[in-house]
Amino acid sequence: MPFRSVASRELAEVFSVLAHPHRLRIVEEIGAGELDVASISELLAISHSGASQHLAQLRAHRLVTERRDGRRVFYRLRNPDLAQWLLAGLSLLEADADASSEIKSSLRRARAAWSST
Amino acid sequence: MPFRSVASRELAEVFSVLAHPHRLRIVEEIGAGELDVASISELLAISHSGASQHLAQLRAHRLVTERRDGRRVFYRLRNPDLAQWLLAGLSLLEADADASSEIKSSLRRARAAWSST
DNA sequence: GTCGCATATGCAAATCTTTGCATGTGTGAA
DNA sequence: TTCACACATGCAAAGATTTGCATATGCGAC
Repeated sequence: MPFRSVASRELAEVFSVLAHPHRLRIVEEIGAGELDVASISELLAISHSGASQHLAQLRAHRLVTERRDGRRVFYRLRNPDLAQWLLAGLSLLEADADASSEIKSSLRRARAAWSST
Repeated sequence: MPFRSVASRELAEVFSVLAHPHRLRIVEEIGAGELDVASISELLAISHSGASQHLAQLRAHRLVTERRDGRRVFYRLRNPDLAQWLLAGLSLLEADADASSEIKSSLRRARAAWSST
């Protein structure tokens, strides 16, 4: 298999994992520090089962690592640079968005909030 | 809708578009300069129709722009920084891959090839 | 008419969400 | 300590939605 195909296939796989609002949000939130499953499901307003399944996907692709403490499991980024890279992606989006858009202001505020690492 | 949800939803949508090996490859290839549909389908070894459908998605999400010349249509990145950002993503992947992996060497070679803009 | 490209249709496959249950851990009472 | 129960999480299955791909058709440029 040509190396270009391998590279795009590998990168696309990671994009697939991140191509979900909840998983993306999880990555951003734990970028600032580890969180347990209950905190995550509460933050995103989703069921713990849902949070657990999204975390399972992030785990399967080695994007996060877990630390058990009693009956709670804390998750954090395996590579903290991932959060930085996502913020750069937000900047790109922000640059392309319509100037007067509601979305653009949300992007700006989210980037500011998640930058405070 | 909270700004954090809006931001993650918007970013996830872009990730969805990029979460396909062919579309990702298209973005990398036209990052170095505009290409027409025939060249793209030949480069990726896919049908014209397939290339056109993937390009339609990239167009719908404003990642690329088109320029018509006679009966050919040339595509290029709306924001050249996108290619740079993807290369940074490749670097992240490369850092996390197993040192002796065949994949890691493909990532390195692809990054080198696509960096020569 | 031919060529280059776009788009509609239909089908197979992957994905998301919800639900229910299993496992393992802490806690308090007897 | 042992027992019973609540809690945190993981896992699997079912149904609904989405996505990718191939085929066919349309449409403007030559």
